[in-house]
Amino acid sequence: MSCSEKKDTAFAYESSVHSSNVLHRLNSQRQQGILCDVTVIAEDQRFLAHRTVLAACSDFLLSRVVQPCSGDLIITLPEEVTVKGFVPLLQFAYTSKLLVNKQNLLEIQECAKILEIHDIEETCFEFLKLKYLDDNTEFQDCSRKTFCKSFCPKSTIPCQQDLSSALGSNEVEELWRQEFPKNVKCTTEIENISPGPASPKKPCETFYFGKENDPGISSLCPKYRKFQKAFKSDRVRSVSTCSSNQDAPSPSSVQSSETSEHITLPKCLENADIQLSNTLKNQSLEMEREDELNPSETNITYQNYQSLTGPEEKRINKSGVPPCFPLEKQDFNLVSIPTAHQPYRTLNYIGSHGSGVSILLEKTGCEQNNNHVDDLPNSTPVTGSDLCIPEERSNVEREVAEHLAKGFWPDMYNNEFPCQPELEMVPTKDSQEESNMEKRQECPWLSIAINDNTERTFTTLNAVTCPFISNLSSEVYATNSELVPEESHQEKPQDDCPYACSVSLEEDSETDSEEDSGGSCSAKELECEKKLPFNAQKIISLSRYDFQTLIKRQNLTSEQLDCIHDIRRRSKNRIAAQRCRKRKLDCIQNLETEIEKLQNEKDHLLKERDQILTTLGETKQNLTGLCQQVCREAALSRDQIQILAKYSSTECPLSFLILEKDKNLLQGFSVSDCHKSAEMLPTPGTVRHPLAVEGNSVLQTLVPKQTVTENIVPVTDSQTDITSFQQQMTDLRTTE
DNA sequence: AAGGTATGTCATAGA
DNA sequence: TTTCTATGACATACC
Repeated sequence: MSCSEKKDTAFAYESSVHSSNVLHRLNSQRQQGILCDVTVIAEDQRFLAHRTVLAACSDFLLSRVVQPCSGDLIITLPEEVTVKGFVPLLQFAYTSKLLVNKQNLLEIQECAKILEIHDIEETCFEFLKLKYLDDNTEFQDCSRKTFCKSFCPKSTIPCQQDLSSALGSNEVEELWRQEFPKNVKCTTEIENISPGPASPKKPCETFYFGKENDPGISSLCPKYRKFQKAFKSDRVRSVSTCSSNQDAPSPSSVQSSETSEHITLPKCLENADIQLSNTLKNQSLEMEREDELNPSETNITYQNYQSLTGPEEKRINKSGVPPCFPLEKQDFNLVSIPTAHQPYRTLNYIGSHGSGVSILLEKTGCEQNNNHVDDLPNSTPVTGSDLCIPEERSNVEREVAEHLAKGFWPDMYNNEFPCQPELEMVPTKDSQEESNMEKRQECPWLSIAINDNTERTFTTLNAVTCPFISNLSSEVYATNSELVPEESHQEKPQDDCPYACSVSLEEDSETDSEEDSGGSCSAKELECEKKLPFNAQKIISLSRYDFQTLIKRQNLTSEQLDCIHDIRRRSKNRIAAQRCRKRKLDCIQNLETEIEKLQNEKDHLLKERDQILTTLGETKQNLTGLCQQVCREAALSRDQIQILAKYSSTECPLSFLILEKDKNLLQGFSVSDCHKSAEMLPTPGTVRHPLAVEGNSVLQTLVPKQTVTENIVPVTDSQTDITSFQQQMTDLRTTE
């Protein structure tokens, strides 16, 4: 929002609330007719509005408002644009919230099309239509309305005033009742909002304080614990004032105002999968801890968990990537909704680009996972500016993605046999789904990217195949993608199961590694693995609980058990070692940056020192000239000068005046002499600089205070000396 | 052949 | 107590 910079200190303040507040005020002004400069006529009703707002959201209206017009601008909308459809869109233009219900959905869609409001995803409408048509029960419970928000994803409750504007007050109340029939939390929040003008929720603002203005530096944060302390004091601090009081992990870049990322999940998601919530909580706590050590370590801000347990509202991200979709438990299960009727079947993790981490419902179809983002309007690929340190960021994002994956698909991610009835949320219904489920038994993205079967990367998640991270960042995974052989792409099933397993997984990670190690032990393990009723990858990818369950279910010999545990241990340790090494590299990179920074600082200080010495020399030269002038004008005799010099510093130019031979020196006193003098200053016992007598601040900055006070004889601190000096001068004059 | 690099594995500490 | 993770140390393969 604002950014002030002064030399090395940079402050960036980001307020996600600001834009929504501005819009809210604009909306209030519109309702009061303040500053309205256009009248829009829909059917027979007139609506005052602001040209700029309309133009900003609607291409159709933009084309109208830019036309030259004398006097008040009046836009008559086409007949097809009904009040019922236009009012929510007008609200949307001002509030970014789109109030959709079963009755107005089609009209809104039609009006949006006519008005060329592209910020509303067509797919959102399609999805909602299907929801309304296909799932009446669900609709009764949760899907009566959809609030589309985009500006402040943390604000989860639509303001009632907005609703009132779009609908009658009674209707609003009814809708609120329908929306949150029994949810106490929601009721409370509504009460907080309902009185008076819509009060935005507690601002969720993020402040970034950075000592460095260098995004690279600020984003470079070692995870390497040994060095964390060293960096702690010099790291970018990030303070989030979210209502949850959770410290937001800091941005990767102080310069970027779009570094804060939010994951917003609806309650229905939480209900559908508690594990997700717990996973997120754990991850968040972990990241908090990590952030305490490394304030700039991560740049993903977890939204307060209130949002996780928030109202069952349904929000669609205006930016084209729905941050939170009306997922119900049934929705969550990928087999519960027939393919043909389910436009969104899989969740996807989208790399952040300003709007942040988003959970995307991917279209059903045969699209490649790594392509689907491109299908979405406004889904801008991550650019380099967003990722100062891609590896670091990707690491965090990858971990988040991994956790999300675990949370979203516990059955396939952690479970050995997701098709088994006791673990199936909803029984599968058709054979195609069964085959898909079979493929989900493994996590193809949880593999090690292999380059030509020889090179390995640190990547434990395959960016190409993991639906969560496939779109994290083109840059982040560019390398990995390059490393992944083309065959891997081809091997990935191109069907509508984006996370269908890849046969290459175990071959890639396990077999290959075994081949690499090539030891007898590996051969034994391969032998052992052959005896096992499941493959090594399953052993690795299962959660602890599921793993235990699995081995309990099977009657395994002790040898088999040892083998299984060995495989699991080694595999996990292998991945841990990769992470560890990556952290080391990051740390080294950080240290190098730090060294460079300190070097620059040193150069700067040296230049400053030279400058000060130059000034000191000039000052001393001036003083010499003044001394000469005083002596000349006062016509002091040599004796008088001698007496004067006696009471002044040895380095005072007067000292030089007492000797003839010093006169030449005096005349030729140069700056370099001053430099020499200054360099001698710290020498104990020899420092008697004339400038120090007057407490020269410059000198005091050069010479430690103690040194100055101890070694420089003050001339005027003794009244006796002054009296003596005056007496001697008087005597001398009398004598003459 | 020697040295550097990448990676896997083991041992261990700590959570 | 068990499991997991991080990390130092070592071994091995490859360039």
